Amino acid sequence: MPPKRLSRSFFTRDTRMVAKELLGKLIVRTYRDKKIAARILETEAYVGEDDLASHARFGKTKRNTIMYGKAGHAYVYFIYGMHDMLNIVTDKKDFPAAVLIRGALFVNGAPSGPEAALRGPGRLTRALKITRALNGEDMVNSRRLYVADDGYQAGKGQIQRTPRIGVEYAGKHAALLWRYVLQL
DNA sequence: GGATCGATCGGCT
DNA sequence: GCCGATCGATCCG
Repeated sequence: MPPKRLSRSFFTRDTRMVAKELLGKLIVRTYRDKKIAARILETEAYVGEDDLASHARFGKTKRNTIMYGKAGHAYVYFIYGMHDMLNIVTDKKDFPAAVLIRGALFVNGAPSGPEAALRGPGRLTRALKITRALNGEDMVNSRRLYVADDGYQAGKGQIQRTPRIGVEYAGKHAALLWRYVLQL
């Protein structure tokens, strides 16, 4: 089937459900009039102010304000002095939650290079030309960045859950199985 | 104002 | 497996 853009209602749901169902969907980036699409293989859920791994753990700040807004917007932040991270805001307005996109696989319009270029959240944004300039982008309406469903259906047993990466500081939330990985 | 550290990556030991 | 890069957000005083 032809790729169909995901709507607001897809994102305005429980974050872990969205994180899981984003697996296999296409992230579509239009850059310099060229469309690049990649199948999402890895996501993580960040849920509410109580989640000690989330940027929202200190409450609403200048950086994380977008997480408190309407679902379907991009939350792109800069970290470690060199990486931009792509998240998609989820759940209801005023409840801070998002899904971090950690890995994908080119399906067309691929620049030259190995598929490994999209493994890891920092490599993914670099390959797809995603920076803080896209922070706040409404992916439900944007031409530059959105998510589409081309009918790919993950089979049972293709999805793994693991603890989230790089959040060892998060106490009891470090061990939660809120990372989702799709095995193609 | 100053110190700390991070939702990472790549290179080297 | 460890470490440096690199800088802005956040916290503490």
